[in-house]
Amino acid sequence: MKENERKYRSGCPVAYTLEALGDRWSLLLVRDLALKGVKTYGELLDGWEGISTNILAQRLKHLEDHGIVSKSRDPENWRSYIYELTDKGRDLAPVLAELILWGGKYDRSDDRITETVDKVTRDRERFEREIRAGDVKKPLSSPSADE
Amino acid sequence: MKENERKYRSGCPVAYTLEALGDRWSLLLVRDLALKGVKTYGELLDGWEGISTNILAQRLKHLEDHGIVSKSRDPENWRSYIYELTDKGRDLAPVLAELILWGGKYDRSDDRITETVDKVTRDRERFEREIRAGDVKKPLSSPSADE
DNA sequence: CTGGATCCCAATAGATACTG
DNA sequence: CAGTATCTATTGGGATCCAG
Repeated sequence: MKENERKYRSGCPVAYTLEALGDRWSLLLVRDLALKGVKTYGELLDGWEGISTNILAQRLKHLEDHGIVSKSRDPENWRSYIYELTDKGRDLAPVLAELILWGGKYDRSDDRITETVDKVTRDRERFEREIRAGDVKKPLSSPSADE
Repeated sequence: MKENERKYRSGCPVAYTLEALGDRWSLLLVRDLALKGVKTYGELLDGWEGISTNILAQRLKHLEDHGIVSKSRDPENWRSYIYELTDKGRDLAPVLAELILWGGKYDRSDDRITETVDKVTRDRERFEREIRAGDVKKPLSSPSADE
């Protein structure tokens, strides 16, 4: 099946972007791949708000098809796969930064949010550089402590 | 009904943002309200990629609930409504800019895209300022010529 | 054991027709 | 013009099953 590529010939770059990322999960996956040390299917499965297995597989495939995520064997654990952002995926760093800043500006409901936003605000250059370098461990936002 | 506010307590500003805007239409509507001179239900209906009436109504309500869009009577035409971005909505200008730049970088399939992207790249300050000022007519991207 | 496919079913998105 | 009503299609959750 062809995903949802129907319309969107549009001539608008926003439409193109939303075709690739305009659903409730894709950007959250990109966030986790970019900002947390997360790399495997299993790590992506828990981690946070609870995506189900079929949706995760489907979204990963979708992101792969769009050249945003790459999939390879884990050299240290052959039975596992590694999902990573491609260059194209890492180029989403500024988008992530803006999403964080906007969300942070209007949702101060949680101390962790304040903290994350402050970090991006204070050193946005570094934030984007780290994502692009792809060598982030856990630079920002560690939602590990979920209830 | 309560939309989809179930999860997303998350403590992550990205999740907050995506709860408000993480679907295929919301950001396109924001784009049209921000970048084109579009203000009414009817104008939003056509214009581009073809949203259906119930979805448009639903998304507008959703954006209103999230304080991104405001609705008021058109003083010059009492039988019509005016939809406008609120301050919160206009604060999405940097997000839009990044979506345009990313989309434009990877989709050069259309001359109009190149054109739009070039404009944002060349004078991003002005782009964001105009959106925030709310006095844009048709500053960027005029997809008027759809087939 | 990890990464996924499949099935079932609930909930949401969406097209079309119709209404105040 | 600005929506609702109705109906269909797609998405998504959760459990289970299956392959390497």
